[in-house]
Amino acid sequence: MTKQELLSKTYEPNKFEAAIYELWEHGGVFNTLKGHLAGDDASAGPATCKSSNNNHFSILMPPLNANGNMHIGHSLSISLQDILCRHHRAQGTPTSYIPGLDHAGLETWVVFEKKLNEKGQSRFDFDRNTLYQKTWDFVEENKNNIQLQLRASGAGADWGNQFYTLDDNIRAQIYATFKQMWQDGLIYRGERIVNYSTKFQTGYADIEVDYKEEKGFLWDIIYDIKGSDEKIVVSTTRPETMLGDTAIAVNPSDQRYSHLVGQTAILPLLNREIPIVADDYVDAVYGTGAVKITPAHDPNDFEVGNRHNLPRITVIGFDGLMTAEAGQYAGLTVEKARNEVLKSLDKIGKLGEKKKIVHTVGYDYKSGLPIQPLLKEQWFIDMKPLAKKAIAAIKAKKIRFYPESRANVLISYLENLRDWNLSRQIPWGIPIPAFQNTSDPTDWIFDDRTDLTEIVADGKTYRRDEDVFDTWFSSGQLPLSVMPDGFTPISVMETGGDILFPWVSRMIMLSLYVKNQVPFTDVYLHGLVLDQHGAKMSKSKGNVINPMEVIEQYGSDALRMGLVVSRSAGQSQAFGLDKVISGRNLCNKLWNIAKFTSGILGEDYLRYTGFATNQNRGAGEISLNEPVENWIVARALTVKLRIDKLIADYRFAEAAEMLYGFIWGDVADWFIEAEKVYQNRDLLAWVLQFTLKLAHPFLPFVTEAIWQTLPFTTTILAAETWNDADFVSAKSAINELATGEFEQLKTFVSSSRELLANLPKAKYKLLYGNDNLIKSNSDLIKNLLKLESIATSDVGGELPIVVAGREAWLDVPKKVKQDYFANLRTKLEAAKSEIAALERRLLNPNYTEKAPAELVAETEATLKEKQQIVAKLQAELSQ
RNA sequence: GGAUCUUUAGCUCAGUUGGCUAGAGCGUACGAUUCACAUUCGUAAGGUCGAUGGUUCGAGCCCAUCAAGAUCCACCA
Repeated sequence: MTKQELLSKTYEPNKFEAAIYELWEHGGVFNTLKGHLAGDDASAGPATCKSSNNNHFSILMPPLNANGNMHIGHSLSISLQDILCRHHRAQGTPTSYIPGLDHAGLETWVVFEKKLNEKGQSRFDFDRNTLYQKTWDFVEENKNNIQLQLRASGAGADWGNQFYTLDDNIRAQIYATFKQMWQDGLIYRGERIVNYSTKFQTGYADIEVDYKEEKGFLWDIIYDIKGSDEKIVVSTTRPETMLGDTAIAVNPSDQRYSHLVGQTAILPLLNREIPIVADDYVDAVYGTGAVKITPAHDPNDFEVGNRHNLPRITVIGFDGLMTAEAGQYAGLTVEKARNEVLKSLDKIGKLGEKKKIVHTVGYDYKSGLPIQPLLKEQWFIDMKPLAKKAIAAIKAKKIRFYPESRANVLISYLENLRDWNLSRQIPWGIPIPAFQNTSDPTDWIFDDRTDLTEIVADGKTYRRDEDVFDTWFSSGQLPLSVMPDGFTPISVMETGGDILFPWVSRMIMLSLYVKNQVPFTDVYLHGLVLDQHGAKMSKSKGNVINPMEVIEQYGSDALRMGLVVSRSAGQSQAFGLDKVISGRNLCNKLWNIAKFTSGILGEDYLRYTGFATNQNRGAGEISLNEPVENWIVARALTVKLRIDKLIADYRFAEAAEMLYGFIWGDVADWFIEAEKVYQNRDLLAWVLQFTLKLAHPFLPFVTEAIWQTLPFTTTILAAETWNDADFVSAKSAINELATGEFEQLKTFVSSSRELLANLPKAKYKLLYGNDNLIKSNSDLIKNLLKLESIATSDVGGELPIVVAGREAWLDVPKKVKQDYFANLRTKLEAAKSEIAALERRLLNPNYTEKAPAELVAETEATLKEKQQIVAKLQAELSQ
């Protein structure tokens, strides 16, 4: 089969996309080492565009869940990253796009545990090591799936350097960091109130708690004062926790209660004696001004308890049930205990008012159940020093943010950051390298031999902490462990705006801490991909779009185009299939441009050698003979420079739209149409290869597929770099005058079409006077207007076409002429009022004095032009 | 309680330091059509740029206030 025959009649992406990806991968196009080797094409290539830091460009792919599937948000993310990488690669910049998969701690664990449960097994049937192995195997089985999806998305990633967040080098880095922090005194173990998921039996980070505002009740509970008839009333939203009360607190300056401070209150139901203390934490004007203190179940009460040396009584267990401390309520769920406590209180007359209120309640973001604040020993990082460095770096603009406003949002987050709970009580993750002395619970040592559960040091036996690290602690260090030499800091961190806090902030802090270097210089955040009505996609709503299905139906390029257009940094935006279809149509257009061009070139066409200058034309050189030919080359060069600039500014949507307009509006509608007349083979070949190169980052598959079929190409498009010499010779070959002439021709043709648009059949003649432009382009005009004939005429014809400087008429029926004149009069009026406005502006001394001189000159020129048009219109009308 | 973002054509959105008549795609209307493409071609209609003030020679863009919507952060019982 010849190359040309490969260019099938219709554009059917799913017939070639997989093969194209294989071609790239086999060709080593995405291999990061390319460009480092002496004499390699990439390093020898010219760079038309500015290069990134150290003349290297790098992107770290935010790791996808190894056990998951891509969703449409991933597709957007991958598209943007891949556009950047392919663009920079084509500039000749050594480029590294490092792909990776995430073990995704809790996310994966939840899926695996569900599977276990389905088999009638539970996590309690196995020890943590066994569970870890089982989960590992489960993930290994599914890893391949997501990698296939990434390839289907066109991600031009360096698979030879791919990472998995459980890799040895990644673990080693994490342990090294943990050790350094341990030695610096930033790591501490403490009993604190943690956000606990009773469903998954693990603590969460603050950021993993999903707060929801909801309606609830505020109950008053009446406490007796010991040795007095007085009562004290407290309000609470969680009556069941009163079983764990160890004090009542009031504001020290609250006159109402000052005489009670130091006295003892009797806890109803349990008849426990608890002190009344004074603490600034209490807001005297809220509720009754007296607060029950439950140090084991509320972070604020915990603090109050510390200040007043109060005991901590745990009444809710890690299983979410009431503990033995809860007396008769032991074993009940929190909800049942609440009802029972309320009933009991009511029975003994200790329940006061019940008020409706709106308050925020923390929920488990995975299970949707309420988060229990529970007392637990965990590992914490003191975040203050880390945050401080990060804030300084951001303020010093060492990292640029797109959109810019996110920098300030991040700073205020960092300023209020609390200590980070690192411990997770799940089997799936990286074990914490800390061991506890079996005979002294306060004696903890660091040791990275986490494959052992027990070690002996200094003659003492230590047992490993069973917990694993929070996933963000490990993914927050990826820039430190996975980037190839020479590619740090990472050029662009492209990721979703929703993980600015959990991930981006941590990478910045940890990289600054460990290496005293920012992990990346630019952060580009994309928004959510919403459904076509602007609603969040979610499984429960059933409005989720599976990107693989879209790719199957419309092609990977179409999906990429559909996602990228109409989207600016950080903005969540609706996604509709109409945009994908429009992308598919563009691919189809490109396909047909290629088919037309190939048809004219023939199978034996060999590559041109460059542009001819003036008359000195050598064999295979491109000559620009016609106005349209000069115009399209000039246009191509301009568009390329503009797209380069737009990509450098991360204005992807505008770049994509510019490309769309170039392919469809300039190349197809004007150039190709014109070449049906001229058939300049060399130029057709040049324009096609240029367009394919330009479009490649946005439409990698279709451009490569076409490239592979061209008779004059033997290379891989994805590995092609822009050639400066070609650019220069193209530029020097352009005749500016001819370019301008084609602009005039375009206007002339458009105006004529407007006249002809609504005529039943275009069987008319175009007559023209002494006009060289029309004369020398008569064939083209006749073709573009689909006219029957075109001829010179000394006398004015029926219907004048009014375009500045042109003399031409259409031979049409009287009726058409009359309508046209009516139209002309409206235009005349419009032009006149524009002139009036321009004159007014020029008469305004404030304008002429204060506005820039060029602008004033431009206004004057416009005025003259308009005046000419009016004169002409008036002349035509008077005929 | 604090903060951020959004509001431009019927729909989804662009509009880069303020500068001529505010753009695109889709949709709509009218017309065309034997080969590159119906996944097509041509033409047109459609906008007081959320509201009100202000700064300026000039505001979709800058400032203030307001309205509507979205999101994030925060331990108020």
